[in-house]
Amino acid sequence: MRTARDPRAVRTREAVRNAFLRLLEREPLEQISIPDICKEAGVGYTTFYRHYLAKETVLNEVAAEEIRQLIALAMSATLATDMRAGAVALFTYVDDHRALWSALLTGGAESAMREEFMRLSREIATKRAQPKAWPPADIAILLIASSTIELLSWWLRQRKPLAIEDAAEIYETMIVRPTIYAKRSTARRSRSKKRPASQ
Amino acid sequence: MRTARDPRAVRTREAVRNAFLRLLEREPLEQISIPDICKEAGVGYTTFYRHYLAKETVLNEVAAEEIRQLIALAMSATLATDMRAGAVALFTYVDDHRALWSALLTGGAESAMREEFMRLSREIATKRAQPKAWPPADIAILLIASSTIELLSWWLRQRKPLAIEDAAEIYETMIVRPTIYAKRSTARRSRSKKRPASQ
Amino acid sequence: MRTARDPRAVRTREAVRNAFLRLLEREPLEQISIPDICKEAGVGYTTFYRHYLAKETVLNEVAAEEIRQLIALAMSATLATDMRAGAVALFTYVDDHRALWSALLTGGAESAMREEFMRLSREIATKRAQPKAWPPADIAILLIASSTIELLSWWLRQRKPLAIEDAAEIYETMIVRPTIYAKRSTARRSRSKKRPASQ
Amino acid sequence: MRTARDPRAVRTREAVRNAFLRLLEREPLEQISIPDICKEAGVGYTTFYRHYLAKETVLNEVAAEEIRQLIALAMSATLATDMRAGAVALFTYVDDHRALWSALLTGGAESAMREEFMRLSREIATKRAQPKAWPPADIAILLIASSTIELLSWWLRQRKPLAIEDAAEIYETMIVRPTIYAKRSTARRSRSKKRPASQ
DNA sequence: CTCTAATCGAGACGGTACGTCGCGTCTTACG
DNA sequence: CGTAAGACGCGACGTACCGTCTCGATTAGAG
Repeated sequence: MRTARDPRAVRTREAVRNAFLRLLEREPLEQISIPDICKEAGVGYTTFYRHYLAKETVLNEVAAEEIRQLIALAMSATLATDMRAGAVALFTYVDDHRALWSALLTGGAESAMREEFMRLSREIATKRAQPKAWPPADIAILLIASSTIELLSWWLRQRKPLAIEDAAEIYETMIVRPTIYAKRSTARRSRSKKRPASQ
Repeated sequence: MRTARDPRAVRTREAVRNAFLRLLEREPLEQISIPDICKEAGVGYTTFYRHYLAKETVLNEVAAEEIRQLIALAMSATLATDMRAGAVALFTYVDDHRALWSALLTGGAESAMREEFMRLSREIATKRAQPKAWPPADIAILLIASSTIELLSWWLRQRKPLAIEDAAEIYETMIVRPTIYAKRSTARRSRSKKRPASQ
Repeated sequence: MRTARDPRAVRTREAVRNAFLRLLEREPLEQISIPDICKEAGVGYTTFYRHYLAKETVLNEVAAEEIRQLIALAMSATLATDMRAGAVALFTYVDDHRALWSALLTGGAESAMREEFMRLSREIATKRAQPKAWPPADIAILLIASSTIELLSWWLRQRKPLAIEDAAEIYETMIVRPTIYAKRSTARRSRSKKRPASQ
Repeated sequence: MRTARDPRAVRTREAVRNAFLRLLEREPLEQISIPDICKEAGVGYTTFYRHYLAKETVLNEVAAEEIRQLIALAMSATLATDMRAGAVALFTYVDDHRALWSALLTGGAESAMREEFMRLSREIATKRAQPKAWPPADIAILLIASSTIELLSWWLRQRKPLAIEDAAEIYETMIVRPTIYAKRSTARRSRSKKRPASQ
């Protein structure tokens, strides 16, 4: 008898996830206690631990798939020949899941989401890293990932949100394009390996 | 007799700040408890509260001035005609305070620092906002601020850190320049259908 | 279809009782949890409750008949004309069920057993109480019962146990005889002042 | 600054002890939870643990000295030439502390008290054991100790308690004297070491 | 030999107690 | 009188067991 299929367990997990998202809209992650979640979900305190290890686990369960989707879209927006189309696809996706992403990014979980997003990005990126690229691949990814979250978070926070096309344009011109087309300036030549310049 | 001038008080505050920074190098902010700080500082538990409201207050006292400096340098790097020189100045400054900034950014306080940095940036920026700019001034600032922190944090985390000039070059080409020179693409004409006129 | 006759149910009850006794040899009653019993018995948690109300119920089921036997023997040892023969019969009986009685008295259930033993003794004794006896019948019974348990428990705990006859001798001379032959000392005349006439 | 001397701590310990005794009059030890004690004492839950390791610790703190006194009196009643005077002293002492001993013995702590009493008795007795005595010294002590508790407990439970002299008489004639004057019956001679007689 | 009803295991569930930790406030004693 | 030590109430932590319950899967024995 699988936990995942017992209708009671399914109901409980659902209730917990929803309660958690509701609370996230109101207060930051660190201030949400497990008793809070249980009260909100109408679920016993112990029951929580039967299903999740910690509140972060709930967040993961809610967000993992979403984040993966987002990363996939961000990557294709970055690597595709038609960046604009990719960017539009990205923002369209988030717009379609606006309620969830609002809770995740404008509520109290932004920094947790950022960290998870960046962790996953890095993971995926290391697989296709080209060692000698300039700028170094890892920082490029960090910057894109960080900026993506920042832009999305800003976009979702707006009372009168920008049109998808406008957001996509910002995304393309300020985040994707500069990263992709960054080239080593011709002026700099010799590289010191050990930072002799500092101090 | 002012608390600020009593030599004992001064000594205590100093001990607390140093202990706090030492702990920050080892574990993330949330895992540092006030008892931890007191033990590390060799100071009584109550004494902490005589001088600080919470551990965040200590962080602020340590970091506030540093952050303000950093923002000033980042702004002049952004607004100056010679971006490269500004960028070099910025990284030179951080390099000169490397121990402190390492504790702040590569230790467990990165997200707190990011938030404070962005809060202050936003504050300063709203004063000189030009309403109809494209891209909107606020998101430009958020992106610069966020990316600045990200790049610095990455730079400080490197085992063999990049030379200041190289870091500055990344900063200029990937962060500052794209923001400053971003222009509305002439292609954009028709507005989106679903959420027609934003702003 | 009676629960008591279904072979599965019979098997389960048996497994539970045996597991319980095995655990009793290792740890005191209070430290044995129902999950423990179920694991030891290889029986599902719910199944336990299908058959018993609580772990005490299991103990009762195991011990009730034994205790009743013991009381009967103790009574006849006390009331018979040949005390010694009665005492020998008592210890012989316990020796014949040594494994069980060891678990009950030298394991963690001694105080539960004592209480049950005394409860039953009292019950039986009230039926044949002679109100004005000296010493009062109830305390005589309590003392015999308590001492009986104590002596048995001690006897079973010995590494090299005393021979049955020796144990019986102790029983007779130190427990039974003094109780039976206790008489009000003739010297007692005047009553105490503060709590004058009891009874 | 000693915990023992801080008036707040002293007050708290006192409150806890009293609450504990009050509860003991109403329900057995195992059913008293630490939250119960704290509510009864008007003391925070955590505070309990600042002073005691467990509820048993409280019982010990209350009872240890009393039990030691009792043992001393019981021993002198047993060993003195004038047993009767010793017995009277014993019951007088308990009568003088009737409230406390009632809580300890007629409340829910009887079996805990019995165990502690017997543990301490045994400890003291092993120091002056004569190996070859008959009856064996250890069982003699166990029987006296157990019976002492039983008699006291019975005495305190009576609605109209027996006069001290009467209780003392029972104590002497039924408990002390039989133990002291128990002699090996002349009939028994040869001793088997390994209980060949069993089974 | 089949079918139907019980018993079985597994474990979800809401509670409550456990003992620990950190919080922020408050007494207290000492220098 | 200022400072250190720590008592105190509070509430979260994660774990354990309680007793009840729901749920499929055997499995026994009646037809």
